[in-house]
Amino acid sequence: MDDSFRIGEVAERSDVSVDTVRYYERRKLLPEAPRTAGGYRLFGPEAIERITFIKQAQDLGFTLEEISTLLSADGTSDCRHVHDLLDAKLADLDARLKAMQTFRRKLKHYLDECEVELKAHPNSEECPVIDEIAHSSRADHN
Amino acid sequence: MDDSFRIGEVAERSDVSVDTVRYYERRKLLPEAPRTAGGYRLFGPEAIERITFIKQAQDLGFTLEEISTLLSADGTSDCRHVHDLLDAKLADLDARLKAMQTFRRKLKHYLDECEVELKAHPNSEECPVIDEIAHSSRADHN
DNA sequence: GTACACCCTTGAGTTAGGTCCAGAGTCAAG
DNA sequence: CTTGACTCTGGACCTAACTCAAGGGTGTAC
Repeated sequence: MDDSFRIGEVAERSDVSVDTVRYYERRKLLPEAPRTAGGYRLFGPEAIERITFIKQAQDLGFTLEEISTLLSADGTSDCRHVHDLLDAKLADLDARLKAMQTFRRKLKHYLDECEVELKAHPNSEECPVIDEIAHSSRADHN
Repeated sequence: MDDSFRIGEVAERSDVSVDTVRYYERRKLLPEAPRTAGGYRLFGPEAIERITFIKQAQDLGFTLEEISTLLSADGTSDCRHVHDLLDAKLADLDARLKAMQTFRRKLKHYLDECEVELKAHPNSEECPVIDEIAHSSRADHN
């Protein structure tokens, strides 16, 4: 209920290590946390949400560098700048989504091949898919 | 028309460096290429397609390690094994796709906020979005 | 008042995925 | 038969994003 946490708790709640939290602070992904008399960092709950956001973005292939510009907009936080960044990120994301769907279809195709083969020769050692992957990128005309 | 290429050409055609090609060979992502009398590697066209496949998978967040098991299945290339690997990768991909779509919505929401603000105060310096991202993860109930 | 978990800083180490370099050989063209 | 572009190997180096270690302070619990 205190609404403020020490680094260990923040780390645990956002599922990263304390080292990572300090690292993010150094990288300016988090604002510098205020300190107790004894020198301990104190974080509010928004720190946890911010770390969660960072981790999400990171899982999707954004670098900390990119996330940093997105989050801080480096003092230049005028709306136009942020808008343009977001716009670029969205286009980026859409391209990735498309690539991903294409790749998904490719993998699915291989999976299906595999199942056919397993039905036909349940104990076969050699898998046709391996070869096909080696010659890949024509999963559709053949 | 010769249907066989030296490393430089393979590299160029698959848009990676020659160092990367050699690195992939060392990592067993490519089979060991046969050599000319003079010791030069010779690759067939399938090498190029294989590298392309690797790069695609990599862009989607797979590690070389994962790609390696997928491609080689380490001698254990029985169909069941390959099938299970593919199955896992597909589930993984689907999870990523979902996360990505969610995140996309989040970014889109911020973008919209930004546009509203720009319409309202075209020359405003402060952007509401920055703060909102800091407090993120409730982009929908507020 | 001391044990023990937790925190501090500085700085070095680690992993993945390359990239670069030196020193030397290959080979097609002129 | 020399030049220039390309290739070889082995090993060092690089960046991103942590992760660990040493040496020392903090704070609460018994």
